[in-house]
Amino acid sequence: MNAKFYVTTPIYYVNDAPHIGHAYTTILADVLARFHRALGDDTFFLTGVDEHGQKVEQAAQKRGLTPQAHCDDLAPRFTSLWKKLGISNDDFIRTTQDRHKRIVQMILQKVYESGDIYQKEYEGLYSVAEERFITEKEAESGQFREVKTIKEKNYFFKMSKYQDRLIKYIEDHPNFLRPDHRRNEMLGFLRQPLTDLCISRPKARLSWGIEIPFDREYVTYVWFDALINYISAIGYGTDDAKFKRFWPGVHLIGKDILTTHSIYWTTMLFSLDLPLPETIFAHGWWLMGESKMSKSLGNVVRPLDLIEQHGVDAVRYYLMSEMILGQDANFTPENFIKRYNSDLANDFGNLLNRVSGLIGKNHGNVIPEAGTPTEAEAAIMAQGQILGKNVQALIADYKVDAAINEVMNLIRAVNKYMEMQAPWKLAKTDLPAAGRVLYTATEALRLAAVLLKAVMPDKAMIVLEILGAHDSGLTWGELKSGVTLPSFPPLFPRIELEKKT
RNA sequence: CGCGGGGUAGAGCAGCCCGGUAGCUCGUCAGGCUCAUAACCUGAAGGUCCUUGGUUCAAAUCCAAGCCCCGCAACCA
Repeated sequence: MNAKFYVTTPIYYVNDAPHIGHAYTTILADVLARFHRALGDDTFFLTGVDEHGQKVEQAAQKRGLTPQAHCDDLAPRFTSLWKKLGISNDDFIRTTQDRHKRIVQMILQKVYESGDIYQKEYEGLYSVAEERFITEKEAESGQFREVKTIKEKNYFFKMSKYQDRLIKYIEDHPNFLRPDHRRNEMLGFLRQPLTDLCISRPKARLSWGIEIPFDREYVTYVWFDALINYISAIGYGTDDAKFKRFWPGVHLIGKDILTTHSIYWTTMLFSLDLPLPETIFAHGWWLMGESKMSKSLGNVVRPLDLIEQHGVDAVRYYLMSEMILGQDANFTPENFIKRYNSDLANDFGNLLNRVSGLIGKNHGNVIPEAGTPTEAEAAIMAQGQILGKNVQALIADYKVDAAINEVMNLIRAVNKYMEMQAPWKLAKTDLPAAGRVLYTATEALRLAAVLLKAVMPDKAMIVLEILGAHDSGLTWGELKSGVTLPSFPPLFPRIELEKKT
């Protein structure tokens, strides 16, 4: 029986156009989803956008649009980018959709009736300029103008009630919060008493949100709204069968929203009496050179520029192989080019080229017979045979970079093997032996392509089609002898470095 | 003394849990090959494994103290 796999990205806030960070998380989710689909798992991949809240309202105002019109304009920027990035999401949720709003209101009502929401007067420091409450520390920093103490009635969610249960849950489930250091971070955070979460905003202050069903004077706080997307999209409250089929799932998030997910969301789920997510995985950030990517520094990388220059798959490959999941990574154009050239052009693409060239020259363009393996073939075969299992295990453990490296190790080994066996020499004295070498090398390439399908869907498929093996699997030897190879342009043309001026 | 993570060749990382010749990718240098996208292969140079002290026959690995960097610290993607 196959397992199920439900993976989500955060729903992205639509106050600005998507950047490399959004693209990264989404590609990561896509790669995992594609891997699991290939394994035959019942897979569901959700992404979407978060459209309520103050910043959206303000961004709309600036453009002279209604918030809804602003959202309708921005949401397609995400969907069209995902299309260009080859994202295979099964659904795309927008929090302004009725299907979502209805469920959020239903949940608010339910939690209210269960007694986990109460009203209280809240007093705190409020920055009129920023239109939000700030902490004392922030006030001391002097970065906020027009700070004053205001009192306001608001609704609160009894997060504190679930603190002990949450601590115990995290301690008992080592795979719940990952990587480990984030888990420790949250356990440390939970050592201090939790306060309850303010989940309302008076309409006078913010109107762009989901109305609280039991008090029309308020809308709900964006996080209480947004987090629910993970279950509203898969049928919570409307399609029980679907919901039970996929929940709980894996949430991929950036480290910036760890607290909201591991504390707010989980306590909400406790209150709803639902199982907690299987895993919340917080990945790191892409740093641009030495500094964090930020609009004010003008170093925001737009994924589209890269795709246009080097192709989607190269970008996907770079992002997936360069970042060790959970740690920050450095994004520089030099780095990108280095990795592209060394892994994709020199190792992978060039191997395909030399192998197909030799098959063309000495074997009439037809994939030769496998022959009887010698020790040299046996070594490559052995590596190839366990590769699938190794990669699967690494993917299951969210070690995408290591999984990719495992595949590249086979390619490197085959380049070595080619050098040792020298089929271009062998062909002159022992044509079947040369054929045996080329079959082995080609089969390794096929296997690598099958495993890289999740990361580079287009390029991997091109390779498989060239080899006449588009629907082949992970078993060594599936490559068919006798297939005629078409001619094809270099798979990954080298990027020539422009000289710096 | 808030909590947590980390400091290993020029760069990025693995090894540390379960002590025993310090490894991978990129870069540099030399050589080889010439099937290939000036690519591929081999070899070399390059390390006080942050510091100090301890345990041990033996420490990057365990213990202690210190120095430095980075996250988190509540309503803020």
